[in-house]
Amino acid sequence: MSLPHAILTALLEKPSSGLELTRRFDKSIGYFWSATHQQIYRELAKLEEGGLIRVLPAAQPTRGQKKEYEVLPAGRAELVSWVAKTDDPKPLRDPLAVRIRAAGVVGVQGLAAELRRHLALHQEQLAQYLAFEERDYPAERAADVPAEDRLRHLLLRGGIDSERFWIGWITEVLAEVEGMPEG
Amino acid sequence: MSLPHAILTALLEKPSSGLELTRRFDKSIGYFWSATHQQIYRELAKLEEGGLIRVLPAAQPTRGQKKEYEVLPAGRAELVSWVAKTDDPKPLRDPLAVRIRAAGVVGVQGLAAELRRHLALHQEQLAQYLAFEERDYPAERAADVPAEDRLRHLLLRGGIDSERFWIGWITEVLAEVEGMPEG
DNA sequence: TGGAGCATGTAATTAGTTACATGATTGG
DNA sequence: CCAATCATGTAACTAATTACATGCTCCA
Repeated sequence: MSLPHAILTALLEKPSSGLELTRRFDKSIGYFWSATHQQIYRELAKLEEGGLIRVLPAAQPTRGQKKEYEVLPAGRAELVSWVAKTDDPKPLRDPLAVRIRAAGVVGVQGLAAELRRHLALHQEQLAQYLAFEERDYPAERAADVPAEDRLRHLLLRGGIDSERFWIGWITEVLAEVEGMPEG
Repeated sequence: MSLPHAILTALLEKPSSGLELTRRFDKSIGYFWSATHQQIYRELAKLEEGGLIRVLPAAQPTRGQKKEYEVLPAGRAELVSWVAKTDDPKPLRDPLAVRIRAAGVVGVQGLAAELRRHLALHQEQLAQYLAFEERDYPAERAADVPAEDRLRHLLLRGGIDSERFWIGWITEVLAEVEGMPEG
């Protein structure tokens, strides 16, 4: 149940419309949580019904018109209490690994190409994250950076490290697979 | 759509009943794909209906009795063709990261404890994977190990590296969070 | 005035989770 | 014979994905 809380967090940083949220999820929040606009609209409706957010009173628009939401005190309280909750880490669930394992049993035809494709995608993603880091967190001095920014930087670091993990691992697998007969 | 293919792979290695598959998913295949027995039974029924697997003719049992499945030629063919398919890497989706980000906005009360708990869980998991590695792949010489085993070892290495990534990252975040006021 | 793009939404489907129900086997 | 355990399964629900529908705004 992270989506509603991700939305509350984003709205606290800045009141937004559904589509604006979708765009922000494609960027910074998207390092570690993705959502489509359909999911977001559905969730906004639920949060509003639950009294955790409201439409900015400025305009009560109709369909097709922009609709900005802000967080109500109950929404903030809910987020505070959620931060302190516990939740076990979800076990890994990686389709590429299933494919590799299957290849071990029925043969590796076609697998190398897919591994190279994933490798390129992860390298691209890594380059983008590194560019974000350079742009947004240039050589910071620990003491004078606000807590919020330091945590955001650490999340980006997490994205970077995770891409490096994938690149390292896929490279190893690819080296092995390239030495195997395709037939 | 990885679950049916994970099941086909497991059944090719060894014909099994639903519960046996569940146990095997808790072990080796579970490094990278988890499934509950309910999911597995549902999927077995679908695969049987689709003509990809069949109940071992030895016994056609009733409810409560063990029921072993094996893969039919059509099932193997399906798996071969699936191995060569492409599928984009799914974007990361990590609830703990959402929680950290939320904490940046509403305060870090309670977060350090949760980070420590996750750290301990990942360390435990890493220790277990390392023990598996020592037990199952002791100092292998590349040349004389069959391809299937080498790929299985690489999957375990992936699990190990991924746990190390989590441990490293959470440790960094924890150090930062411990320096922040809880109020 | 009509098409491109912005914006909000519905509907249908699939995948995964949680809770529960039931039968069979075995050991004390 | 009965409790524990093994084993298979149903039902209800939640989350996520995919495809589609509709309305508004602006500008060529």
